[in-house]
Amino acid sequence: VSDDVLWLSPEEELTWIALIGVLVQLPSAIDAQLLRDSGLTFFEHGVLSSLSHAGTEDGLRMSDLATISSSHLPRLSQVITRMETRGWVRRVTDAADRRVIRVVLLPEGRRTLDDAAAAHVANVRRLVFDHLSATQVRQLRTIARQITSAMGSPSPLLEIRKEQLER
Amino acid sequence: VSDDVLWLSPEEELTWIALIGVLVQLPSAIDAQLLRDSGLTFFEHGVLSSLSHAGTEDGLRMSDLATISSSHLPRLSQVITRMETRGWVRRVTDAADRRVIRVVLLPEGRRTLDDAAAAHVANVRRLVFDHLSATQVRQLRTIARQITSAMGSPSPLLEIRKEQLER
DNA sequence: TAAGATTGAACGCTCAATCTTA
DNA sequence: TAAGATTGAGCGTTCAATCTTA
Repeated sequence: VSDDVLWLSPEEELTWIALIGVLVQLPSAIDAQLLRDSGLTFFEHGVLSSLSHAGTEDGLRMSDLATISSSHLPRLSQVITRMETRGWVRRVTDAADRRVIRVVLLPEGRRTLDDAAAAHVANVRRLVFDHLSATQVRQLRTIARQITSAMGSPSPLLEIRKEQLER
Repeated sequence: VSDDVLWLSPEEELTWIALIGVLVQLPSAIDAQLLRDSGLTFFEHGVLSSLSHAGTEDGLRMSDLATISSSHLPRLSQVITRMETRGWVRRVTDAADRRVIRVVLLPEGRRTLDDAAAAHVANVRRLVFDHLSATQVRQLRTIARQITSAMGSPSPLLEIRKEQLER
């Protein structure tokens, strides 16, 4: 067969095609707005956001931050270096275990995140939630969780964030 | 406020967090399998797949292929160059309008796509459809279409493909 | 003058190799 | 010997500038 997705049912294939559209276009659209309005990558935004939700003054370990960001240490290390030169975060060697580096959010980083917030949220709303009913929002959450929970270890901080919101 | 997504409702924010997980992790997982097993990018796979569904011997115009791939000409041009050196596709100058380049799928490209098919489909199934009910598959399709149809012009070939399947 | 496509430089990501501390 | 983190080379993407034909 020359059709690569013939072995999905027609129902499934149509869904897969529609999903690819979201996977490809939505991140670009989010990235573009953040970059244009705030000089911030979607990924960098996620890092700042994670740090801001950490709920501790000690920051987060590089390896934890990597897990939370669904990324790996080499990538994170380079990104943190960039963010450090911009004065958004600081690297601190952990006193207890000197192999560990903690990343701390600096006031300038928090300010960047805050300044980006309004336009970012407006964009997410415009791109996603404006087009979904309350029921669909619930459906999408369930579906997304079922997909990701099978893929990898759920990130620790995500769980914290969920608890914060579900309370 | 320091919380960038405070202006979504808790319902929406939880959904957004879950969706980010899919947006970040799913493309990586698809890419990784294709690259490992077939030396193919998700994007390259999409290009080959689009060409194979074109239903014509004349191939597709670069600009159409760019639209279909949710991409832009500079990126596509570089990717096509790579694929040309691998013997997967060929560039043909359009006789009617010599500004236009048509990209034609070569037998070797079709073979690559075919060889990649089984493992790719198995992976998509394992990552996505194994975890969803038939109802959820339908829900996801509707949701994905609502999101993308608001984002940009729907790609022409996608519409063709939908017609082929919905018939 | 505009449409279609390509080029080259700058930038970000990936991954294996390396460094440091436990 | 292993865990945490960084580095550097190779590769892909982005975007403005450029080239070619209409």
